[in-house]
Amino acid sequence: MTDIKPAVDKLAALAQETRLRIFRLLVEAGEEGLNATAIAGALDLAPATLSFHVAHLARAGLVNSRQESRFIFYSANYAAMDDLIAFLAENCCLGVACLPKTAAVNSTGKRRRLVRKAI
Amino acid sequence: MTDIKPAVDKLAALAQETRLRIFRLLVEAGEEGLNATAIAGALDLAPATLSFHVAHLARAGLVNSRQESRFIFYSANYAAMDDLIAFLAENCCLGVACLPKTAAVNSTGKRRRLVRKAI
DNA sequence: TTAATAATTCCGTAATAATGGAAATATAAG
DNA sequence: CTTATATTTCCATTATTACGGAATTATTAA
Repeated sequence: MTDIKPAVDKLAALAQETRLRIFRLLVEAGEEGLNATAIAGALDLAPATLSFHVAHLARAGLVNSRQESRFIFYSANYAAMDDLIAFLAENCCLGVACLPKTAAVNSTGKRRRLVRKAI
Repeated sequence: MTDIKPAVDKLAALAQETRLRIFRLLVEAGEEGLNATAIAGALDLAPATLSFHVAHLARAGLVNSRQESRFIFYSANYAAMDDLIAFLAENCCLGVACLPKTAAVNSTGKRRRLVRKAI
């Protein structure tokens, strides 16, 4: 039996308007991500509020962070989102029958750049 | 700009273990669905608790209901789940790059039957 | 009708989540 | 060393969610 808790955690992380906006912003920002102040500025959030939400996303594994000088950059974890989508498709649709629209989704070129991690 | 509220509502509906279990049970049950008592029995839930959660799922558009004699049958709304998956793929992955695992998902034959709605 | 079954609503309680000001903790720049 | 900037943690407040017993509504069967 598939363990549903990681999926529940991810869903809960995304099931809040502010957090979903943060995540979408990070997806658009690409691999380099954005630092906390930039995110807060773009979405008009108090620092403490941003910190709270971004920590929630990180706990669920949906965002990564890296320190760069005195900034902390957050970036979307695409693999984690892929896991979630795969879970929903497998467990909550049972396969291809539920995916007509999803199949129609193609690269829109909106993501800024795609850098493969060094092996 | 895509309106994210319907997506947030669906995510919130699924972001709770009991509700996700209910939804998965209904997906497995297929088009005919299950009545409230059957769901409550399968998942060991108090009637009021089941009612609360299934209403939440229905509000988000993820389940349909139909009265049949003195039973109310609930069934998964596959199209709504497809919409959600499409939203996540489009807005939270920006296309095909995030879908390697999803692409690998194929019909597993677990859904009991697939009845096309009359045109 | 009356009794039985199915499901919901009502309601109080307990738990969890969201918000943001203020203080604390880095890190870097002057 | 001192100041400025970036971010987090602490804390109190308010709002929302989950739970389930008991009462209520609806539908069918006797």
